[in-house]
Amino acid sequence: MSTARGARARARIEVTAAIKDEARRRLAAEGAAKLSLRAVARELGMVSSALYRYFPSRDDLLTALIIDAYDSLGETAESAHAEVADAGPRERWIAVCVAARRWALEHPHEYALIYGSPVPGYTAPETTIPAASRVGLLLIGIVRDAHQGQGVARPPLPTDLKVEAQRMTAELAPDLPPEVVAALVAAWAQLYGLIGFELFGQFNRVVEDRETFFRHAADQLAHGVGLIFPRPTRPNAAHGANGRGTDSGRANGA
Amino acid sequence: MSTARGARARARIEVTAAIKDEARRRLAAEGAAKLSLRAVARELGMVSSALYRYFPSRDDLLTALIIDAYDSLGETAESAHAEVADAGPRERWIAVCVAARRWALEHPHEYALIYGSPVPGYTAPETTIPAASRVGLLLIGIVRDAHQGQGVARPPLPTDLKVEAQRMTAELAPDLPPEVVAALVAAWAQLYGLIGFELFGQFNRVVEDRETFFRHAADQLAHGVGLIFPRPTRPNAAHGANGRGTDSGRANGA
DNA sequence: TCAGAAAAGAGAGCGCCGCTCTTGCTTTGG
DNA sequence: CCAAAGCAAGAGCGGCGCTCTCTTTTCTGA
Repeated sequence: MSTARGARARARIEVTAAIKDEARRRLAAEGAAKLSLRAVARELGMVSSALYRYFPSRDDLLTALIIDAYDSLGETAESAHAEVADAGPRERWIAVCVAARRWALEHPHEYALIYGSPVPGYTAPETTIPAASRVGLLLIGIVRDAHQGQGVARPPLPTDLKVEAQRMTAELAPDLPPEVVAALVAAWAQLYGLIGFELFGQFNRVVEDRETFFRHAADQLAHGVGLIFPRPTRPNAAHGANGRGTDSGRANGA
Repeated sequence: MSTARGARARARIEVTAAIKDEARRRLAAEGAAKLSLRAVARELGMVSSALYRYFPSRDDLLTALIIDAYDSLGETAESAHAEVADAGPRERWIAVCVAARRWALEHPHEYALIYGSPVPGYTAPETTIPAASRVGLLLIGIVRDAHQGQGVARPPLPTDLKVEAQRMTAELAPDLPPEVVAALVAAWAQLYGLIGFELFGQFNRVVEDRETFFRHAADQLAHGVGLIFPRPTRPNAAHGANGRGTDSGRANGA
């Protein structure tokens, strides 16, 4: 498997990894548009044509980087989630959102690669799907847990969305109510709108304290998916004792 | 001014326009990454070096296209808004959102240019700011009208966001309450998250009936900014105050 | 009016790019 | 042990952004 039979096979794995590492370094430093096979090869002391033995084209190398980026983001989100696994849905939801934002700010070019405009004429191959789903699955899981604890509520859907919402539900989370799934998918997209706007400069003369703004917006997203936030067990937590001052009006539903 | 003094000046205007037109054509056909000055020049029957008399670099040409794209989007949104100018805030809000989405679907590469990842190492010059603000101003205007009719309400802000929200309010819409402005900015970003996810394929095996889904999501965004949708012409709508099945918890506030 | 300034086009060229093809060398497996 | 397969290297093709030089055309002001 991984320790394949010959020295040749091992070398191939090592060289492939070295290429990806160097490419990732250059991607982080200069962005996808300036990522050139020739520069990677140069840095690795090999001739550019040799590199084609490992990645048949620049797009294939980019695809590998895309998958890695999805995985890196997914791992970051998952470990952030694990750290608050025992907390309530609200904390967990926000932890995942905040982790995604932080990852994006730390890896802007990788983020742009996966959630910005797709490169040239390029359409992502199906290989990327599992890696791309990790954050989404995390969010679904949080809502699912909340739902099993009766902590999710959403108003009924308009009739024209019912069919589609049921379809999405069957596909994504058959155990959740369609109203919740529809709201979840929207929140998922909106989360990346918030991150993207900050990252790509649309907030430039608009939002200054972006961390605070984002936490609040993520909190509102949680409301949007119908997560209910009961006053945190302590009846007398009016001032400051509250997780982080990010409360807002009550969300209640049917 | 526009008809400047000589034939030379007139020619310059015409050639500049021809270059932009051809560039826009190629941008729409192949995307920003494949837009090359040489190809544009070739198509126009001029030699590539001559083109540099009009645009000192590829990035400058792209900047011109960016401004045009913002203007095109802004115009589309504004005319869509004008068509429902007499309707309620909800219809107007949705009309603007739907128009933005439609424009994006019709001009994917232009959309990617302005709201996707910024090209190469490129940061948008300040020239683009006015053009970029048009849709945002439209949304602010809708909410402002609703507010003057007492049709906007939001729960109070968490304390840690108050300062920033007041700053944003002073900058963007001093006549609106800070809670509304904060929600508006978030909704603005979220709108483009929804559009971008559809456009860039993130909805691919997730959402099928995207038009319906989007309308619903845009409706929810309107709720998010605190737009209240009174039951049409019914005066006493204290309790079940929802237009269709699309209400979410009560929004109430100052 | 007419010479000099300014603007514009044309061409050659530099260094980069993705990618291909051919040529030899090394490892591998029957 | 030897043929097949894997691999590095080099040369080369066409395309790119951009610069520089040279010539022609147009504009301007004394």
